[in-house]
Amino acid sequence: MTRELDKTFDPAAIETKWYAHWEETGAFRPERPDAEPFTIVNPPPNVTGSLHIGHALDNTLQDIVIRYERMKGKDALWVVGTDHAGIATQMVVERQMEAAGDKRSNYSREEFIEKVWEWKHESGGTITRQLRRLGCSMDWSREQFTMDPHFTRAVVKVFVDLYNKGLIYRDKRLVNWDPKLKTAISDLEVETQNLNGGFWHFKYPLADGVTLDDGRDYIEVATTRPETMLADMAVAVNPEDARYKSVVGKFVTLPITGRRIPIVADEHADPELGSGAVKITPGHDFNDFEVGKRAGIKPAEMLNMLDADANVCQTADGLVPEDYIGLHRFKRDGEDGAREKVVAALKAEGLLIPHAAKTKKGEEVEHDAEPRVIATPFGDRGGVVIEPWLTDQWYVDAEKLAGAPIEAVKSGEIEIVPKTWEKTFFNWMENIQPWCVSRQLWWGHRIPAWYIFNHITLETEVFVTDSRDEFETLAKAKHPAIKEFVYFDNRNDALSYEPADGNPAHVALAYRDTDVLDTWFSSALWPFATLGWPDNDPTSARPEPVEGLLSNSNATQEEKDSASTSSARADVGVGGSARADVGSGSLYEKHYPNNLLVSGFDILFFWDARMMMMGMHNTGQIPWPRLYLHGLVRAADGSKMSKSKGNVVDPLILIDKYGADALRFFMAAMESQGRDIKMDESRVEGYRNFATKLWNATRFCQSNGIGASASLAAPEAKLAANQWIIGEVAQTVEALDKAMAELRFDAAANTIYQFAWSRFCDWYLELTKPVFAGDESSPAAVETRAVAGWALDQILVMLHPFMPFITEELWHAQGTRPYDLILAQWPEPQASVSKDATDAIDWVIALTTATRAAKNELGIAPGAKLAAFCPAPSDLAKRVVERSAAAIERLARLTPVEFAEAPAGAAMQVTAMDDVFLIPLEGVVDLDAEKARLEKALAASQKEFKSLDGRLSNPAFAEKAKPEAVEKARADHAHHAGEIERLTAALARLG
RNA sequence: GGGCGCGUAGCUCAGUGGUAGAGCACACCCUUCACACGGGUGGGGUCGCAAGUUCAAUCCUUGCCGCGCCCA
Repeated sequence: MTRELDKTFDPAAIETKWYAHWEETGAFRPERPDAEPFTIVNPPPNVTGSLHIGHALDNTLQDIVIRYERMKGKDALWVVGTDHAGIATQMVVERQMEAAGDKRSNYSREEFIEKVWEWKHESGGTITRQLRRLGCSMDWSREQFTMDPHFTRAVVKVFVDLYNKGLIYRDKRLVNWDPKLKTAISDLEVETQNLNGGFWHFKYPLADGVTLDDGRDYIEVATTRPETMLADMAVAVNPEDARYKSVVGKFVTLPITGRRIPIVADEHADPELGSGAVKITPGHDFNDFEVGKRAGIKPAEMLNMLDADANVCQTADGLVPEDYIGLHRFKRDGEDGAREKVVAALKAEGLLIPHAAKTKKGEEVEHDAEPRVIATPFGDRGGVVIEPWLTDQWYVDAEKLAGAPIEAVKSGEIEIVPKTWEKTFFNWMENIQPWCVSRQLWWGHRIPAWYIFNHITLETEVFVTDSRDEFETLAKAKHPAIKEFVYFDNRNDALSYEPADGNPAHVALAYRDTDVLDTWFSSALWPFATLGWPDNDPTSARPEPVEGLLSNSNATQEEKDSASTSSARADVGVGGSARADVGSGSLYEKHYPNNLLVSGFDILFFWDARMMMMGMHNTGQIPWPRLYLHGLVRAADGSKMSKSKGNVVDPLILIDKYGADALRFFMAAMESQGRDIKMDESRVEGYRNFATKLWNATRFCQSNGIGASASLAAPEAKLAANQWIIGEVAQTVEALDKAMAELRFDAAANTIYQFAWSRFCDWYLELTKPVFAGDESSPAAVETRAVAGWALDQILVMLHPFMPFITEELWHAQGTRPYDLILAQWPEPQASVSKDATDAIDWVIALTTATRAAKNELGIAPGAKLAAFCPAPSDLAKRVVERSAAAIERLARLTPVEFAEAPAGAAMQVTAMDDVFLIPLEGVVDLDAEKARLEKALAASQKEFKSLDGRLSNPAFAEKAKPEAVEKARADHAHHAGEIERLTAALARLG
């Protein structure tokens, strides 16, 4: 029996109910040990994150795919979890401390990390709750975190392996230093902005009485960063530059510091730019670093003049005047910095070459600096100007790892959808830079490197290995004299260690590397580390239980486990919690490679490419054969959504307002490949209306005794309308399958939308009304109820991946079901439908539409029932009128329809396909209006006819065009000729 | 500067070498027994501009104009 539905559809009421039900019953991961696997890993959102519109898009698309594949019977696994977001999380916790008048440095590293974990347990689950509201059918039973113990094991193993293969190394070079967060960041985390700045020109006096060929006793250099001159180590000129050839190898006495620095020849100096001479600060500029190395300066010798906060510090040669020490690099909070002071000092010494400019009035004026737009690097998290800074960091040799992914994409082993992104991918991968993976943070995967510090030679030796015990073993093996280790927190502590009785030779001073790894380093392992790699032993592959529930469900972890696994599970785990999938020990084998990755194009390099590199290197296999990249969701005006602009659309508010189903459908319908999505709330509203339409269609069905269908196959059908709708279902499934295979989410959404509304509701249900108006136990009524119930079920199934909540609700409202819709079987089109039936319905639709249009244009009440005469009916017309008179009466409101000449007098003419109907309108109709209507139609037909005639009479067309194009043109030509004849005759009749 | 993409109805967007579509908006009609978050009908586009290829171009090629993104 059907369950009566409320008159109004309230999304909120059903969403929480069904989500909880699915999760409690383990419907997101039904046990299908023998089924073909289908796997997606969710791009792990930051644990600090909350759901924004981009997540809504990304996860909706994935959920559509996973629900679709699940309904196709696969062992569908959608891996979910969060990443530990090193910088972001540490910032959140530090900010909280700040607000409480506390700070990180009040705590030890261990204490601080403990506090971060506390925060994570209390507040880290926001986004996972929100993903549930969107209806995402992820496997929460094995939710992952990039700092889970098993994940850490994977990270350490990868680091150690790469190190041992020489693919990770420690190097002293310039890094992108964020002086606010006081950590190195990778080149990808740097965002360049164009700022208005200055270009200052200085005179650097030549030393030892040397002069240029033109007699000048100074060399002119220009810079956008005057403060760095405190650490200048050379002046470079182009070797081919005739102006400076004589002074190469001579020296300059640097102003302020008095440092004596050489003039070197280097291609980097462009004779065309400025004076052709450039100041070289190898410790603070990426280009200068290379010039410096070429000039024979070793990185260790390069002068550094800034501390971690980007305040001036003393250089190794001690030449920076005391009053500069401690100044910020440049003006900050209204206070002048080193830049301003340097410029003032040089100006005072007459060493500043002013910039001459003209005002609008043409007056000559002088400025200290030439105005210039400067491409300035900013840290994407900290938001301050990045400082190139000379430090020791860990690097991944990305170039070596990039080879295999490049090949995989070239060969098609990995398909990037849409294909246009391949070029961008290759461009980046082929020019990839070493990846700086160390971060000066406390929160994250600590680098598995131990150092032994020799307090006599002041040298350190590094051991990279997976544990402290292993380190000691390795160290002792290498240095048999070592009997004992004394551990320190960091290098400085080891350096200043002075035991009263001296340090005996058998004691090694040791410390572990204080840095942690870039969060993306661990994210790069997501496709396989989440599946238990590298622990081959299935019991040790088990994720540790997540302490503190991240879920908003009241079910405990144990309950959820038992819901999602019944028999095939491990008995006991580390920590006593049995988990889904672990028992088989084959999760990794079965689900890696994954089948698909869905991500925004904005993380193609950050994440997707790195997963390819890490996946292929560590597992020898691609992470997934297909990568789908979608665009950004933009504000309604096309601008990027950002908190600072205040134009952020909150998906949860949209869900409150229109329901999750409507939001999801919007995302799918708007997702054409390769274009960003502009937010359009009226469209979300439109899809809410679609949901309501479906709700009401179901209510109609119920009121006519139409309930759940018992058969997967289409019921037997004799009636044309029933055969027709069965055929339409088959076509819809086919189109939907094609769209899904191509990941055309928009096409898929539109296909089911059009079918449900424009076919099923607008025509099929209308066609059933005359049947139900008659004897409800007639064979026709019985058949129609069966077919209608079946067709509605097919709609619910096909729509479910897009609108899971309302479809599940209606599925159950339609009757008692053996299973939930989420686990129902996807339709398989196999109906053969007679052309007679489809022709008949097409004909009824044509007649109805034409009659309605004619009445509307002539101002005849739409409800008026009129008689119609068809003097020369086609066989089709005869058959349909005979069998479907009731439908014609109901829809076209024509009755009776007679196969006879119309009585003389005023009449309007309508055609259905090639059949002409005359509808007498004695006294009802405005003859002029009917004439105008016919003339308009005639003109349209004539225009088409003429165009086709012209084409057909061109011999080249018949000769060269494709036969089907010619055939179609001939058919259209004939049709329009007929129309012209009919319309002309009708006009003649009207006089 | 290099690369990628976009420009189609008032708006947001599909689309195809054979003469152009959807949703919303708009106009008119309809309190028809599922639904006004509805039903019906309709108006509206030299498919950015120009040239070329072709029997045929909104679609392919080139140039130009405008816009966006990425990289330097």
